[in-house]
Amino acid sequence: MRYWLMKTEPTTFSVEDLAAAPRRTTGWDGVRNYQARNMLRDQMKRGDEAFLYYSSTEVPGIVATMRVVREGYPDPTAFDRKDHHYDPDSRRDDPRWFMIDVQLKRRLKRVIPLSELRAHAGRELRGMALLRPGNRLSVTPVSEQEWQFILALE
DNA sequence: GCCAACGTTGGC
DNA sequence: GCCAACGTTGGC
Repeated sequence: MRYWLMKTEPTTFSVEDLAAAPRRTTGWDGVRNYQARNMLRDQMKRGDEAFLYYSSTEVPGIVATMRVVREGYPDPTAFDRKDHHYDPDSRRDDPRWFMIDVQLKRRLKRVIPLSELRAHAGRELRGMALLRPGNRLSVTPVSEQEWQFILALE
């Protein structure tokens, strides 16, 4: 079993939206980056857990944990001409973009801010993908040690 | 709103 | 295959 971190902008999709969704589950569609695509398609497995992370907000940070409930499958928004994430180069018989389904496990008792994660970048969270300079990936791996350490901060 | 860090695109 | 231009991300 592996651990991940998935970014969302709360104005686009929030933990409240996820909590209100049927079975507290949502399809994580719209990812249009090859590195992230590869993780969604090939590496994220049923039962893996993921942090829900808020970006582009007053206090960026981790707000919840989620569980992977469906493994990679073609992202239909890429086929939809009217969708913001439409990609004419992705075809149904040769899909380019993939998505997974995630279920809310639980909200954290408090937001763990990015600034607090950074404060541990020199030791426990050294090498954490999220903290690497210039990181922009919307999906990043989290090691088991990082996962446990961050939950202990809670 | 600024801007650094990337990824992508396309001319050559 | 190189690289400049451009678009996007996301912290601050």
